[in-house]
Amino acid sequence: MDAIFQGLTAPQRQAVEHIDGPLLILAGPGSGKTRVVTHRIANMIRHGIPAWQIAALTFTNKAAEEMRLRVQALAPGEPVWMGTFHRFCARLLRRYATMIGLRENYSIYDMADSKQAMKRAIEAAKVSTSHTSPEQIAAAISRAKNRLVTPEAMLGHSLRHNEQIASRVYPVYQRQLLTANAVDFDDLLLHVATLLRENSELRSELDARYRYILVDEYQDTNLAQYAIVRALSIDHANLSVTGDPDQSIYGWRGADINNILDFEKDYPTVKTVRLEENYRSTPNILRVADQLIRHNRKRKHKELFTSKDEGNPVTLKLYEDGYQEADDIADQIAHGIIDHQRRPRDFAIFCRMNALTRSLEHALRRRSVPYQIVNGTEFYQRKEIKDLLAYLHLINNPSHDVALQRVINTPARGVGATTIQRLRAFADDHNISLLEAARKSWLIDTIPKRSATKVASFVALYDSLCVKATATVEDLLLYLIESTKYREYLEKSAEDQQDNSPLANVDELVTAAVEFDRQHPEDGSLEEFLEQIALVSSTDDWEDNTDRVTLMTLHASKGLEFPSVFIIGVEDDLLPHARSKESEDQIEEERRLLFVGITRAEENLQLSYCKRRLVRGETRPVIPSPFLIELPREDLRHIEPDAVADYFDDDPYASDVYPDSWDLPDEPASVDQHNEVCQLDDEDRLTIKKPISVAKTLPPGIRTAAQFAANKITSPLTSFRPGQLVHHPKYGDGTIETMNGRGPKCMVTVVFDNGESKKFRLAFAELAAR
DNA sequence: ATGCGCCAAGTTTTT
DNA sequence: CTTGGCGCAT
Repeated sequence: MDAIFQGLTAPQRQAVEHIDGPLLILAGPGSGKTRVVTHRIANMIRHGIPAWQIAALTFTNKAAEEMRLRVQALAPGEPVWMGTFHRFCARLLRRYATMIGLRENYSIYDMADSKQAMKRAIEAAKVSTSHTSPEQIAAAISRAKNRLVTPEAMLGHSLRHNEQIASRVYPVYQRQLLTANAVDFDDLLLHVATLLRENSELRSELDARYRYILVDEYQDTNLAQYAIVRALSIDHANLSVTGDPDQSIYGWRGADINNILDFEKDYPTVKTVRLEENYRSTPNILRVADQLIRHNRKRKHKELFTSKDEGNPVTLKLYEDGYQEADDIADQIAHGIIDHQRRPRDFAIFCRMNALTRSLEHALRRRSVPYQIVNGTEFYQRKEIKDLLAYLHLINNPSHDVALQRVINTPARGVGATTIQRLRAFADDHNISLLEAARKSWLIDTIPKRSATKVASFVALYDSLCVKATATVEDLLLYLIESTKYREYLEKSAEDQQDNSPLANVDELVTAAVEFDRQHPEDGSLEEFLEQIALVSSTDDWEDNTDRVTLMTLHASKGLEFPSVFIIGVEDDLLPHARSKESEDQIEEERRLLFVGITRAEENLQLSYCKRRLVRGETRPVIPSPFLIELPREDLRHIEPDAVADYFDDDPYASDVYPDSWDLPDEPASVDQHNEVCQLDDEDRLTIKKPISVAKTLPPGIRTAAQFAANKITSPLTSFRPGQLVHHPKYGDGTIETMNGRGPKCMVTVVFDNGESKKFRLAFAELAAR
């Protein structure tokens, strides 16, 4: 057989062969999903489908690039459109901008920009922020946009106080964005979805244009994305989506896991292919991942399997503190490189928060181990870069109010806060942009003449920059640095120039411009340069062909793989993050996050946690992650056994510490109530019979309630709750009907499959989750 | 208008 | 330990 079908398994082949009609590929981690998708594209082209009718939508540029590379190898020179959802929308919006009241040179606000814009809108809407914050308002508006809720609709539907406030700001914010000829990230999707909904001719035109649509990471799509994809697949329902519900980790961003769970309902004629064989990880790693994810209730079970050799056991390690953790991991990596011919690139360290990479960074640097921190947007957040980009933005889009406010007085030229305030008031009154207001500063009676002169000199500077607007980005950038005396400004203001000097960053931006010009010799435009920067994602700067240890967040790790993986800070309030413990859904998402991290590992995996951790400047005691007790103990290699025993060994007679959330999964888990001491009464003690021994009669990794009770730390938030399917050695399978009480006193009523109903004390019943 | 310094707050994940 | 916001002195 030829290159397209060579070496494919039966299910993979089924997916590749599918051409017309809806297709759902449920692809477990490491199941060769990208391979299937790229081969399928090649196969479609070979069957005569014009490449330009195919659009493949991904979540990161990195993923799109990877896909492009592999399609190129199979079908050279074919113009298949591949890119992120946001880029796809940005591109459509350029063409149809006028239909929604924008011009085609509109700007994309990044998060900092929209935060500024939001503050201004809050001010203009005259709402009180006493019981809320700009962030919360922004979040509420973002949520609304992701769910395609218009300002009018939000006004009617808002129930909660927060949303009430937000719904008053929303229309103002949108109007101001429109005057600024700008959109935020959510708008890119929202506007395109609206466009498709309200324009049936355009919709059918685009449906026909993009006849074949492929969506990657479908489990992470939100309603807006769903609507877009759906609208483009009505006349030509050749929609194929790939994803894994167990890897859905963007719920907080509006992603709706039901999009993938209900795909078969939306497209009844769908062909579903399941890719369950794993080609990445050892059985040891896979078992740990599988046992963990089994604790999620909202999911479709998948049978993960591999034909790889057993490999090394997964390590669970306890450290005294974060420094010891960092030092030991750095030692292990250095050791692996020196003694075992490992390459730095073989190692990756994942964490829940970017802040946790600090200590690792130091530890690796002290040992001269090369590393890269994947935190893509960091560079573009630096003040000096934002300043220069703001100039470029303003040149490209004179209405970009956020940019104008940033640069009108940097470097300082005598335009102060009050003058800006007055310009803004004038602009708001006349519904014009700040730059237009600035041009009329002489006519604004609140602005004194001498201030108006300063403003005028800025406008003159601006106009002189605009003359160069059509030059290469490099020339424009150099010209603007020159005429604003930006270097001098930096040299004067920054004395503490350390290893990361602002001037070096400026040079790096120039380099980026040179690179852009080189890649776009003809079509390169300022607009495109700015768009590219606006839509970079955090994983985009991860270089796979550089020989460095990778440090990144668990979120950023999705889609990648490494021979050796360390996951640090597997601790309560960190891995289920303190802010993600409010609902069962959130806990399940956190569990998926750990699942994603675990399944990145090919050969070696270490999970670690500490006794103490430095957080917010002070050392705090740490509670291990409740997820740890969900892992199959017999498959893990514990290191630091004495210390681990403190947490895991069974001594049911000891006074115990339970989290308050033991049996209250639907209530917010309270952080400060872990100290409730529970005393067991005599009757209960008599019923205890070596709880741990029960485990031996059960499948590996399944914990009984008695074991949960025996463990000193525990929070089986999802394991035992009403509706949970359980198994009892004597009575068989059943379902938990009710739960009363908390901690060791919790009583459960179980209805067994034979119709019988029994009451148990959860802590000592030999019940297992199934 | 600028610039410094203090205090307070708040820290998830990201297109 | 960091950032951001505000107030005071120049």
